[in-house]
Amino acid sequence: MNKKSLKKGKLPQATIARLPVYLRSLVMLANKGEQIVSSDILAQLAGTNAAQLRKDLSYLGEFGTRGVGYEVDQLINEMSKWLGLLRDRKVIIVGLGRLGGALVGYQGFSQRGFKIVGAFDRDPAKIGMVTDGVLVRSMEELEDFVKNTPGGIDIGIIATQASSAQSVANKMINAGIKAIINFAPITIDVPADVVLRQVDLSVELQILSYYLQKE
Amino acid sequence: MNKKSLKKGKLPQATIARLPVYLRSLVMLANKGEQIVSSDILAQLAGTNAAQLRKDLSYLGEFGTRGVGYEVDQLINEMSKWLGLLRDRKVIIVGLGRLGGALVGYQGFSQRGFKIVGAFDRDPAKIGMVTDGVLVRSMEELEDFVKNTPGGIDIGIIATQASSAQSVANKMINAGIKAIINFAPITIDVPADVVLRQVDLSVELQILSYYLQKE
DNA sequence: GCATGTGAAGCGCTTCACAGCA
DNA sequence: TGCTGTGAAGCGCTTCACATGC
Repeated sequence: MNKKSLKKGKLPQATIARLPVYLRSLVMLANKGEQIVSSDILAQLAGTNAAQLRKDLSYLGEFGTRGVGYEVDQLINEMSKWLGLLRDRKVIIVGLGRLGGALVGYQGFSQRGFKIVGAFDRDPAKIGMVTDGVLVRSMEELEDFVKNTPGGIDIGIIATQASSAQSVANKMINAGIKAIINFAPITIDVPADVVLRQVDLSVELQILSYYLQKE
Repeated sequence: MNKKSLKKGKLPQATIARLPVYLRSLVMLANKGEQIVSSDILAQLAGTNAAQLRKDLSYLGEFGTRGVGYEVDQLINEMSKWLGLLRDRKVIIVGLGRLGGALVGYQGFSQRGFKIVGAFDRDPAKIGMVTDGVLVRSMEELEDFVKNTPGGIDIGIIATQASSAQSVANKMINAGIKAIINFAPITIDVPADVVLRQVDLSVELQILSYYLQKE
């Protein structure tokens, strides 16, 4: 058996980013009643190639049957384990503009176990309102809310303007949050023990724009 | 002078993905009135390191002054040129759920020259409505709309459910659109001459989840 | 002196090609 | 025979370290 799987060592970053895509494809197969899948088929569903998929899976362990393929349920289970998805994750969001508002109600989050348990905004007009079952609180309440939530808050979503993003991140970090996703169009700094993902929607369009003019 | 810049050859993919982030930082500096910036400062603002930045810039040409730094305005100009941002881009969006609705009004798009000129949905209750100055049309109108828009449509945004995403993409491609960004949580296929970017918000949270359990 | 520009080295990821096994 | 699992080769990107030039 594979040494790396025994040691539960770190996976390559590129592999980590693909696991959720594999998982998404596997859940789709399971919903269709498929029980077995080959690396060829799964790779196609996930938008990659069979060699890549098999190499990725080899970091997790040995789950396939040669000449046959992989059990869909088993792969779902293993990947969920590796991704830490066997339990729900508690999430808060700051900034209830239109993007933030859409994210609070986004079905894709709750379906996959990401529960938005708190929402915060600095606009007094929004504070006290309830959207999608979540009460909007003031920024001053953030730290206490995080500290008083049993088990803590796993992930903080920043959906504010660029000018507020860094100070919001600082508040989250002070409150003890260790994972942040930032939708504001600015680069924010976090300490080494905090994981950060930046998602700038305009950046995605600009990348497309580059490729458009190359033709 | 650099041969690659003369030939306007292709840039490394990783560099392309960073250019919009540099540009964002440079525009911020320009707004603050800064005229000169060093690779050290700009790299920090963009969340990378000076060597990386200088290497990236070297693919575009030679713009710096040794011992001094780079002219902010000149870099903005060069990067805009390389990213094809010297003219506005016409964009359509399909799917006016909460995420789609938020994207139609997203200031970050229009500010950066991405103009949403058409919106489409299959829900009769939404067709005919106007959001953010954009009329919502039926799916049947999509192809004619794209073909009758002078200069064509540059980019199509898919913000539908996963189950509709591939057929929406096919409609866009048939209408002649060459760049697509897909927010639906499913992998879609496009021909080789169409550029595609997949943005799955749940995938981002799942990646964070992986890192959370590693501590 | 100081910051840029860049070959060269280093590193991580992807792809290949085939051994291993049902 | 057919598909997995994996060393090894190949490739692209990052980092280094220093020559270059204001």
